[in-house]
Amino acid sequence: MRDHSLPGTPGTVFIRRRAAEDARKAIHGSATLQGLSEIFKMLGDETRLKICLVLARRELCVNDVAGLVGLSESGVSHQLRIMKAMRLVKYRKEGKMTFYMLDDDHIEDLIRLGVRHVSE
Amino acid sequence: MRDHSLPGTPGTVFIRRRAAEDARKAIHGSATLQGLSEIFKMLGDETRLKICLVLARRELCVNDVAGLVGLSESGVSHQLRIMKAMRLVKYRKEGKMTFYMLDDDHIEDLIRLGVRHVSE
DNA sequence: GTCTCAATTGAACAAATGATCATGTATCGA
DNA sequence: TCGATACATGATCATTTGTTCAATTGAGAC
Repeated sequence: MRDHSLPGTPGTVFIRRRAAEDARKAIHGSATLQGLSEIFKMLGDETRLKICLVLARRELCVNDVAGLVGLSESGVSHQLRIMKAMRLVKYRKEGKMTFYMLDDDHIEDLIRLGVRHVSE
Repeated sequence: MRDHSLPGTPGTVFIRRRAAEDARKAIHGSATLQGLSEIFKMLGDETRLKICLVLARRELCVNDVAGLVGLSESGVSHQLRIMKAMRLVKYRKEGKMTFYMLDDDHIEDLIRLGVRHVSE
């Protein structure tokens, strides 16, 4: 018996080896996959999606973001901290306020493309 | 008196009213937001991401998908059921096997755009 | 019929997630 | 200095999520 195994699950016998080998090449490296799932996961939450939308090409303070997306200031602050860690937003402090703004060129494009998908 | 608040926390006093009103227009309707978060959430998992990649432009049986993405057949079957419910994949039964294939034009584009983001 | 294989399904579980509340910090005005 | 504000942070909690295991279905082989 030939072993048709390929990288993936060790010892797997592939039923359509040719197609499987071809498909194997379509899988990105694990670093890329991790980065991909990270942005998509970030966009996979309605609240963060709204935060991205209101902060696109416009800076807003935490209070206003909270009012717009319908979440407490604390909640917004938590989410912004995550987005800040991902370098998706930049911020500027002015007095007791902090103004945030989207700082990523691709987020808007991704959302735009997503909208096209939703609209079938 | 009519309520002009579209999304958001009712009764919020906005600090930058002009900017906030402008930002409010950037928020999509709740149906669109829901649809958006649904695809992004679906792409926000490395396993499903890999499944999408191997099933793009190529049909594979569950066994081979499992071998490629490194998950049990059961696990793959569960995920495919979700993706089937979202009408992202189509399937074809042949004997005791089921061949799945990506059936959505935008998924590949979204991933491609995502890769561009990851590559900075 | 029986046996095996591919896939599906349901239950169970740990881990991750998003929100809330309470508290802490820093800034401004009175 | 006192209080109010804008925001940040830590802890907690209820859901949700992804995986695994066990059991089941259905189709071909014998």
